[in-house]
Amino acid sequence: MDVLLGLLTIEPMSGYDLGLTIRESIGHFWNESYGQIYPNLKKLATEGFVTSKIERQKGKPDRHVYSITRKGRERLTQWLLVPPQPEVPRNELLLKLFFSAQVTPDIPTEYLERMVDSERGLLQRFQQVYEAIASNRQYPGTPYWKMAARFGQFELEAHLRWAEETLVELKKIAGKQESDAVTRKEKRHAGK
Amino acid sequence: MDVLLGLLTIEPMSGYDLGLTIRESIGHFWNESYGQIYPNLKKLATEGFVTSKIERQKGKPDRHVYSITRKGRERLTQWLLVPPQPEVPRNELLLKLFFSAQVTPDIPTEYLERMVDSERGLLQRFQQVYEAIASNRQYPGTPYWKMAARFGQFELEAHLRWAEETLVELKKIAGKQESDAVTRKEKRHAGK
DNA sequence: GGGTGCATGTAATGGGTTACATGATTCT
DNA sequence: AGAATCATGTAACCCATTACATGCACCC
Repeated sequence: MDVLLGLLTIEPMSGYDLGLTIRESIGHFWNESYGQIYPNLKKLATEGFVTSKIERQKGKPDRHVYSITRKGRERLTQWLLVPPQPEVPRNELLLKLFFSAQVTPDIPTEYLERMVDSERGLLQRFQQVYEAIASNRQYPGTPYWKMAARFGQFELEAHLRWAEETLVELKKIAGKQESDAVTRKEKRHAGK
Repeated sequence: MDVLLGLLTIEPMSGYDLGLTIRESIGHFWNESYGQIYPNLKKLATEGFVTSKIERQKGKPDRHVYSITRKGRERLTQWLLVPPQPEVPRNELLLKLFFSAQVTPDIPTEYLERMVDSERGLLQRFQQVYEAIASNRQYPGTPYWKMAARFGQFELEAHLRWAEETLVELKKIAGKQESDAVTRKEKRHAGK
């Protein structure tokens, strides 16, 4: 809801544009699906926080371009003055890792490797996003955008360091289980 | 749902106990409210994944103690074999910081200081939790519990380093706005 | 006397995702 | 020929939190 208002302070946009912008510029800390964006824009419009004008296009559906109103800016400010609530964490990877004594260590190992792959890619894309923001000096928002981007960098780097350490631990566990299996086998051969 | 199954592999527990355990041992990466725990336990029971027995108490309501069944363990394993989905991030602090050009820099500064306070406390509690797990050597889950705890440490430390850096940036912005205000004042005094 | 902890549970409400529908254009 | 992109929107559904209800015991 208020994200939409915030993004519309940058420039007037359609719901579709808002979706794209969210995905590719604040996607690492916030998300909103189209099933949410369109109804919310309508609601914001009926309450006078945004206005819309229709741009006709050939071959494509009309674009509904929304602009924030003075009233909308006031609402945004009010929202910014409310201290952010501590979020409810939900990390499925960690949850599954926590219970991984119930399966063999190669299962969580695979999950961590996947995570490393995807987060390494993200980190690279981040560096680029950061440069792009930094060169975009004119806008008053840029210092804050940089801060948010740096947060992503710090967090991703921390995750990667953790994953490195943890993969070593997992390898140790796997090795130990193998040697245990051998020991058991030897015991059996020795006649119990 | 599956968290409950996972925790019941450690020991049989009541819904109330599960709530407490979640809060104080996996609360940093997963949460579940009582409004979810009780109905889910019932559902798990009707589907044969857990059994319950009632412990009568004097002065207090009866405890419904749940135990995981063989079928429940199978379900847990199946769940652990499903690769974790990448989560949808939702960080309200970052979102507000991102739009903070709309307010004065002391607003996000206050939010960051709050965050530093609470996360510093968490980090300390974490170190203790980690020690507690480490001394609890006998249980097969302990290596995995340590890994999950270390994740929290890494992330919190990253947040704190980021907050430190960001608070400096915010101070710079605040300083610049003040000196700008002075300059404007001087200009006015100099006769426009 | 009033708050907190123990212990269970339901109902209302809200938030959000997914799937579906439509339809022209452009790329493979 | 079929997939993807542009562009909007709705409806079904799932999940989760919050608030409410109950009631005894203990502590300040």
